[in-house]
Amino acid sequence: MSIEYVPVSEGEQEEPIELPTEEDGSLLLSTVAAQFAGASGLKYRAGGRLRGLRLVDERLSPPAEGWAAHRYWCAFPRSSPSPTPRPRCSDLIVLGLPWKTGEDAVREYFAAFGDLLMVQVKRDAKTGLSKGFGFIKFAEYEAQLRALGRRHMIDGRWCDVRIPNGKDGGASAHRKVFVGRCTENLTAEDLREYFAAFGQVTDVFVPRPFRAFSFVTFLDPEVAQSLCGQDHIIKGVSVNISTASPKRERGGGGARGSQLLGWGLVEAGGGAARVFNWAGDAWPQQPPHSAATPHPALDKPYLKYE
DNA sequence: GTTGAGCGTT
Repeated sequence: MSIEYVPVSEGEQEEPIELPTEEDGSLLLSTVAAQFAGASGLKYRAGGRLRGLRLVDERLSPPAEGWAAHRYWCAFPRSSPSPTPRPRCSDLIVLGLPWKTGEDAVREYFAAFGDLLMVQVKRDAKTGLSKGFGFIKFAEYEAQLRALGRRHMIDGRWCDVRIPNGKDGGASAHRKVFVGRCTENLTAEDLREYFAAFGQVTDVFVPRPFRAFSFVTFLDPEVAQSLCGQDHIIKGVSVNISTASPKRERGGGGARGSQLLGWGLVEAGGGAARVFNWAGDAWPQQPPHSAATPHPALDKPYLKYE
C-alpha cells in the first residue's frame, strides 16, 4: 500500500490539513497530534451519523471504504472537571499601614483590585490602636496577583502586600534569592524592573544603609531557583544570585544587636542618625513606621528626620 | 563591605 494523504481538521468546521498515512495504510496518532496537540482520536460523518476511527497501538485504521471517502476531524479528551486547578487565594499581609487607617479604608483601597473576602487591621487588644498592619483575602487569584505585583499608597503611606510567613508552608524561602555584589546605585526599582522579565516579583528588599546585597522574591519558586548560581549584569553592575538562607541560620555576631530597630532604637542615641540616613529612591525603603509618624500613643521622644 | 523589619488573641 502506498502513502496517501488524509484530510484532517481540528473540528468539523475548520479547514483540513492533509496528513500522510504509513506504509501499512494506517494513520499514526502522533502524526495527528503533531498538527493538533492533545488530539486523542479521529471521527467522521457517515450518512447522518458520527463515527469514530479504530485506534490500536497509536495507529488509526481507515474506514472500510478507505480514507478518501471522508474527511475527518479530531477527538479530544473530555476536559477534566478541573483542567488546570487554579492557584487559590491566600491571606495576604498588608504592612506599613498608617496608624489612622482602619478596615474601611483598607477595603475601599483594595476593592479596586478585586472582590475581597476578608479585611483585618490588627490592633492592640488593650488600647485598640492599630499595629500598622493587617490582612486581606481576595476572591480571585488574579486580584491577588495584581495586588502582589506592586506597592500601595494608602492614606499617604507606601504599604507592602506579601504572602504571610508561616502560610504557604514557609515556601517563601524558595521564592527568594540573594543578590550579591550590588552597588549603591542599584535601586529596588531597578531590581524589580530587571527581574520582572523572569517572573512576577512580589518583593524587593534593599537594606539601608547600603550593604552591597539585596533580596528579590518571586511569585514562582521555580523562577527563583532557576536564577541561583547565575551572574547578571544590571545597569552595568555584575551581581551574583544565590539562594536566600534563612535569617537566623548564619553565624557571626557583629552588628546583630541592632536587629530590633523601631521604637527601641530611637532612644539608643548614637547610631540612630546613621540608621535613618536613607535617600529618597523611587522604591523607597520607607522610614521605620514609628520614626516617621510616631504612634499617637507614644509619649516618648523620637528621632526626627528631614 | 555577599543574608532581610514589622506577621494574625480565634
